[in-house]
Amino acid sequence: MPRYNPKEIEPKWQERWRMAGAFEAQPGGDKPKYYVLEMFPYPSGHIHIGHVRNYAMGDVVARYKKARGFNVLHPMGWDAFGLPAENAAMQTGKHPRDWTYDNIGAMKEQLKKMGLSIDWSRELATCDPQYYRHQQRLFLEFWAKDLAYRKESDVNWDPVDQTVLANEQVIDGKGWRSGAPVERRKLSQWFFRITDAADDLLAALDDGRLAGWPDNVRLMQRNWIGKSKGLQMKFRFAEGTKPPTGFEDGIEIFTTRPDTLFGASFIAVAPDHPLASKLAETDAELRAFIADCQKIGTSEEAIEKAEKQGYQLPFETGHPFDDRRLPVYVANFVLMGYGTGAIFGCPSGDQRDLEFARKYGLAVPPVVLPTGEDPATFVIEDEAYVGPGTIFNSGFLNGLAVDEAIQAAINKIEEMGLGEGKTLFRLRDWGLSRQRYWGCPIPAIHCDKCGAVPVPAKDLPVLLPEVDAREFSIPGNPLDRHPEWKNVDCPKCGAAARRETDTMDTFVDSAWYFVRFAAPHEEKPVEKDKADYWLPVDQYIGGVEHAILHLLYARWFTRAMKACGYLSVDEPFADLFTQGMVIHATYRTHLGTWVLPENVKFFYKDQVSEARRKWLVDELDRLADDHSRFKEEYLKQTDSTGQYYFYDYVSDDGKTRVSEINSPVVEPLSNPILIGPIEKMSKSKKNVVSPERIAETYGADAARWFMLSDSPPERDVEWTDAGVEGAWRLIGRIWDAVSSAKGALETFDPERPTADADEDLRRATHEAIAGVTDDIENFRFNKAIARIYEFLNTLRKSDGADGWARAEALSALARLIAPFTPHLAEECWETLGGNGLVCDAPWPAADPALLAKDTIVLPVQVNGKRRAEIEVAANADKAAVENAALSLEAVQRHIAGMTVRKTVVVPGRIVNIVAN
RNA sequence: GCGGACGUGGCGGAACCGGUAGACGCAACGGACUUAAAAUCCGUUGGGCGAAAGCCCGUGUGGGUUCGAGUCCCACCGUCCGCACCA
Repeated sequence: MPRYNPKEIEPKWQERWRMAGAFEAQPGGDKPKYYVLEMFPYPSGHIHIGHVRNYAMGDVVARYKKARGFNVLHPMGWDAFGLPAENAAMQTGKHPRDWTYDNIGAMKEQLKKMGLSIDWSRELATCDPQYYRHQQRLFLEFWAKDLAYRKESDVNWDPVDQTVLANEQVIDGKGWRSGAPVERRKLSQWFFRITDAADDLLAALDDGRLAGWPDNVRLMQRNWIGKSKGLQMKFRFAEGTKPPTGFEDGIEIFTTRPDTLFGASFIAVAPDHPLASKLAETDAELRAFIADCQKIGTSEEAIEKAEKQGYQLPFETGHPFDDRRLPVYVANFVLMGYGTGAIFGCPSGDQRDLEFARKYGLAVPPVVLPTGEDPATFVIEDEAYVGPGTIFNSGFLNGLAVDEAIQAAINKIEEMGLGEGKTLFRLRDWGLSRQRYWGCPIPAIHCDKCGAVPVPAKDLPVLLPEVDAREFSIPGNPLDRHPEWKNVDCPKCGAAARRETDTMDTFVDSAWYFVRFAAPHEEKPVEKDKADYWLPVDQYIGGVEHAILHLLYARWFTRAMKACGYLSVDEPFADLFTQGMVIHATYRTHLGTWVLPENVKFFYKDQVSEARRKWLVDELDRLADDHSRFKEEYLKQTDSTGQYYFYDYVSDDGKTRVSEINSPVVEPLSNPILIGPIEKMSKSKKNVVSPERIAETYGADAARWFMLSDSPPERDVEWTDAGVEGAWRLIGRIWDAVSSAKGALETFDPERPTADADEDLRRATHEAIAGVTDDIENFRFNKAIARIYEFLNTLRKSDGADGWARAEALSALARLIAPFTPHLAEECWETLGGNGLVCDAPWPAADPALLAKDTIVLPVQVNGKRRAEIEVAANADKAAVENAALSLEAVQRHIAGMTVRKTVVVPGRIVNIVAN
């Protein structure tokens, strides 16, 4: 019997699928549609094991749904614009386009080797003008509908690289690449008006439209959108106070707690509030204070540690409800970016206000009385009270509950004409301008007379100009210093004008690619009929790291495209699954350099030769001179079984020889290493395994199987060599079982069981079908795999079973493994003599009659402890079960000398006898 | 600080609506095959006592509800994730 050889078998079936066009999707027909999508990859050059896990999950769903009779769409593309290509150009002198397309070519080859059921005829790359021309058209339509607009906004400007940085690219106030201190600049930027949709984006999270999304993602989006209802109002200046010119009207604040207005003891504005800026012009001390505030980083610890600080301004405001006068501060904890950049401070009801009040000796009048507290004795000490209660010390609000008082206060302020109830969102409009070359050009022309003018539709696409690869080593945007491209005539008045040189944020590219997949070759962004047929995506799968931005942008884009008449849905992804990462132990030397896992050798404590042991000890002693901690940690480490002791590695240069266990050591070959924490695989820590190497050794099926076994899909999975080997063993066992039953399906008639068909094996078969089906439906791939193992174990032990029952089992087995190990499944199907391709075969159906059992085994408890088992008829009545249980010898022994008080019989579950 | 998730053998993890805790895999150990090794196959494997039957203990800690708790409730400890001076 030949050994299973994935190196020959896998490419063979990949080619057959391609020839058959097995996965090319056509809209229409009688079958219900099913759109499966995994988040498309960035073409970095290599697929990594995380991709394997992501796409293996999608492929299980796609193949399963196809077998269940759905018309499945399962496409793939490339998120191909972005900064890494420009960085590569800088380092290697290769043009970003060449670099990107080379990577796409390489990764496509690797992906194809995984045997995914992908419709490659729909492949797209976002850097392809055939893709981004439609994106430009969408932009123009959004602009015409005022969904896109231009405004001045503050940006992080890197003065060395001459570019705008995203917040994540600013580290400790410095540019991530140049290290130069980042400046704040006002720049005209393009925005998508996503805040207009904030309410609907929020509402859909809870009204059932996103019922198929994980709770944590919905929660993250809810927090990100951050809706708060409150009151926006003015505090008038107190009599005798002289506010600066232009601010006579008062200070506008926002609050969610207008019920606590009587607890106000100060007003505070942000350091970059216009009022503060105005006063700073003539107040050097204030200038210094503001500069100080801006120095404090925005990092977590900085905020945590930063003390509340304020600078008192030389005037006071009044209070809307009484004749109090409130001091006004510039305070470091007030943010300009939220609300109006000004607050009223209520120390009894807000922890920050309380800390501030304590520091500056301000009053802390309590205004909310917790239920059950005595108003005469209730005081605020170190903690503000933010809970529910009754309002007191508050004039006309006294006696109201918090909710009622909020409304009453808003009504009163509106009556007085000082403000109005208002809803605020944390969400900001989406700034999409990037000062980069390798992105989708924004189709706008700037004219001195006409302002920003849309590029006429007939002139689309605005193609990226050819630039020399050397351009990327020069700071700034190559588009900005490309006169032939940049200088054009105004399409409106014909005067000399300039192209917009910013390109779009790459999140724009990924905000609608799933729509384009529905009609990837149309002359417009999407054909509505096709979009309506395929959308929404029925199952979207990807990393939780995209829980907020990508998913939010895609949700908004879908609404915007609907507004432009391209689609009918407003939510793009009906079901979302966020899968966990692949993690791996890290390894490092005494110098702290990281080492590839494949270069690490493990030595058993008691197997290592004397010579090697001696060498290692000497080496450690030598290292201990400078790295005493290293030696200490090294000697402490063992693996989880406590067996391994010595570790070393072969250097990356390949020059050092691989040492073998017990080989005599002639000279030092390698270095001792430390095993570090198990972390997300990353290039920088070198804790990566190459899917290509795995596929070389074990084949794609083994890699796919292992990635889905053991850990639940939403959780992180640790890559281990032993794990793939286990998967490899399974493949061998299945192949054994199948190849010894060659042609078993040729004479097999599933409709006519033979008279002697083995009941036990049949039951195992149908239980496996029912279980695996249920598990795949519920994204429990690890359990589905466990059931297949169980089934296979039964099958392998069923020597006595007749040919018919075995054929039924094998027929089911080949189809049950098909979503997980598709190549092996095809090979088995063919060997067994199945009809056509297994990827076209229908999913096996479980026969409910076989799942029902005549007799069942029930556990019998005495006082809650299991003492015996009893076999009874499945339909036995309670009294019969009770009597049978009571007559058991083991039960009698345990209730000897006691009185039976009660007997609990849960049909099909358990018997419990209570006695004392 | 706020919000959320989680805590089960040596390890990854099963255990449906409260009903036999540890499915399945890995590792380990014993055995078969082999000149030998690898591969493969068979068996054992939560801890303790015991020759065995069996008994006791056991799901982070302490309490509670229940005939019965890994599962529900309360308090605490710990880990992870998201947001973070959002008024």
